[in-house]
Amino acid sequence: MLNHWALSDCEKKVPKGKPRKKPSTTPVTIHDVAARAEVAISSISRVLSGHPDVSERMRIKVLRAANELGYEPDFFAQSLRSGATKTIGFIIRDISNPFFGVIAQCCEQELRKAGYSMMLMNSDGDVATESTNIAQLRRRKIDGLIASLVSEDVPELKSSLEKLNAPVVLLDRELTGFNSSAILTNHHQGIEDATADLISRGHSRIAFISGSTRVYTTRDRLKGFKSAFKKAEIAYPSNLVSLGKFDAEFGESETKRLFTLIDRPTALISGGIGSTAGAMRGLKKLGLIPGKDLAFVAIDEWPMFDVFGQHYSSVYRDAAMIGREAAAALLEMMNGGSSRTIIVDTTYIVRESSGGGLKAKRK
Amino acid sequence: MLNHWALSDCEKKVPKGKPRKKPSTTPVTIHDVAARAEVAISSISRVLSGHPDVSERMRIKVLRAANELGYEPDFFAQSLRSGATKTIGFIIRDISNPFFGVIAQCCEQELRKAGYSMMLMNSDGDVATESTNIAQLRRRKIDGLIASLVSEDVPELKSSLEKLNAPVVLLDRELTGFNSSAILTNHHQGIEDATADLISRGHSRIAFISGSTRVYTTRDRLKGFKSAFKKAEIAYPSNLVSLGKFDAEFGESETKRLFTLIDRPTALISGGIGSTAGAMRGLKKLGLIPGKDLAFVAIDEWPMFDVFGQHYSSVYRDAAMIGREAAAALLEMMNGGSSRTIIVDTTYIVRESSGGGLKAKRK
DNA sequence: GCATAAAATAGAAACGTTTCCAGAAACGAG
DNA sequence: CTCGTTTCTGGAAACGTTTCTATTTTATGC
Repeated sequence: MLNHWALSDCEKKVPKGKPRKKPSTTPVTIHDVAARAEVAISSISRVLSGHPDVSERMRIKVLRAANELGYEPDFFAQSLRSGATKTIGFIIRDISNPFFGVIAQCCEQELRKAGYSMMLMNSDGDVATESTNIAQLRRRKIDGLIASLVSEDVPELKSSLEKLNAPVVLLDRELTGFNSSAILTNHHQGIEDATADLISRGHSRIAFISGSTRVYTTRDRLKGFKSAFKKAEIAYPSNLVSLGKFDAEFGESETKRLFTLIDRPTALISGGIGSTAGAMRGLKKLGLIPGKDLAFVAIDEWPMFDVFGQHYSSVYRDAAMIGREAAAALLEMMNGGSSRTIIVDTTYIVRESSGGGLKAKRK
Repeated sequence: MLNHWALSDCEKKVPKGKPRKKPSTTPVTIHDVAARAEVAISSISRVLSGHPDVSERMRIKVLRAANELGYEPDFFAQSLRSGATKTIGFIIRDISNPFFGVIAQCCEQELRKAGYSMMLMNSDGDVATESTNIAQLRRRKIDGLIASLVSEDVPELKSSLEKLNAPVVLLDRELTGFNSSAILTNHHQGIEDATADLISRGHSRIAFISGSTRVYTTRDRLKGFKSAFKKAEIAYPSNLVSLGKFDAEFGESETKRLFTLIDRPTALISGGIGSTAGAMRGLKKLGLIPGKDLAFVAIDEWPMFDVFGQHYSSVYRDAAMIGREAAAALLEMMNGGSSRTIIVDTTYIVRESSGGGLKAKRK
């Protein structure tokens, strides 16, 4: 609601009566406007902030003076006094991950439309950094926070989020006992479909690599994985499940480990773009080709997937939608609305890489 | 230099003498600390900001009081008074582009270490949005700006950047007559090498697709492209050069257009990840395979290139280094140093896709 | 011990807003 | 015409710092 008064022609004239200190940059304050319009500064503030108790005559006088002077209210003075900062914090584990990039982009677009700016902080998957970031955002009195947290069970996490005194939207995280909105993904459905498909093709030794079970993401994926085995009444291959970190290093080393077991898996589902990148590297080094030497399903698609991932099966989810929904949920809360939980669907998309693995099984 | 006093045990005791309004959040101000330490508020400020004229006795008294109360200076009051905001603006055309994502990530890391926070703004390749973003950052009195601008010749651009009154680092842009640091890429070297290689393999009808010539990036790339032809004393195929936008749509439509010409090109160099994505799509739809039906060189590598782009030749540059250098240059300027121009190298990396195109030439 | 300089401290004035409060117009109703 | 009620406006007090200036204390040289 700031700066919404009509700008006609900004003459940018320095007021004559009161010479200000520095005529260089933007020395025009509310006092200058008040002097020019010959009214009190409180009236300037009222007009510009859209206060109802303002006469039409006053409105015109003030608006004209403000425009003539090219007045812009000082952001920090406003925030100091009013408490609102029109800033929202965005904490993410890794902005270089294109999946998060898309989320951030869409979020920023929506928030900008609503007059908010976005403060971006990477936590690099590190709990300590994340905690510093939260503290930093608290000092900056953000109006709201959107976060993809590193872990859900950090001791002081909830209290530090509460101290923010601002609405919070969590991305793919469940924090019980803390009032926040959440954009969750229905991972289990897509994973279950994928796993079931692999089972129906004859696989039983299916490897599964994803991040830490300390976040909803992994737990929900695992749920889908297990569920498919249960429904098929096949023993669940717990020794082929490797859950630890979302990064490529983990994905690569675990892929190498699992696929050099004596009784190696015939299929692989790997979770998160980082994980998948690692898995692909591992497979490449082992000389194993997805769709031929093993069946393979990637969780999440990466940029240019249509060109470079065209024969890879995937469990797909819409990053742009997640970003938009997060922004919408936060805006609603900041406008006094209540928190909500939104669940975004995933879809198992079958492509060539779902084949293979079986004929080479007993070589 | 803020908040660097040692925190031992924050007892978080509300001062007894002066009951503050809200005992809920963080009502502890510099006055409370002054009252507890029984000194003037100016002394608190001096101690905490590391002013030299402070006795050891005072230092200890103040630090103890501050820690006992868990005092944190109000960010907005500080900024209002001092003018410094410890905030740097980051304007980028498209954060969902992983190349920019990496730059942003590395920047943020470096800036965070130095105590700065990053305000991220997307301009979506739109000049008007970019201009709004700059205005927004001016209101927020950023201490510095890192920007990848949409275009270099926007009328009011220079003046709006000057009005920021803060050091600016430009990414791959040349703005003559405006004092700023710049992280440029030596595109022409890599492109020239790539073009020369293609020429030496017998190509002469080499297509070239990249963004607008209104930015340094494209001009420097074109320079390398032309230079290779000149050195080889071959006519430069101006009708096969298509420069317009960096996005995938442009890349795709131009690829389709160029490769359906009667005398179609035998090779393609496409610039920027967006462009390349489009080009790849176009080629795929035309049923042309890089490395076979045409020789192909991509400018910039994308995530997981080692796995999914393994047979694509590229003109490579180090995004992480660009990010780090940008941060370093900005920090230097903010500390009173002068502006500088850094040139990051590119390397032509030959892979399989540089082959092909010729045998199918006269079918 | 005394003048002089230097160091340390307190007090108050900014910084540029918003918002509270009280008073002044404007407006009907009696 | 007066009285109460609204509507509007001006003045001043916050908001929580930093920084300037003046004053007090301490150190230094003779």
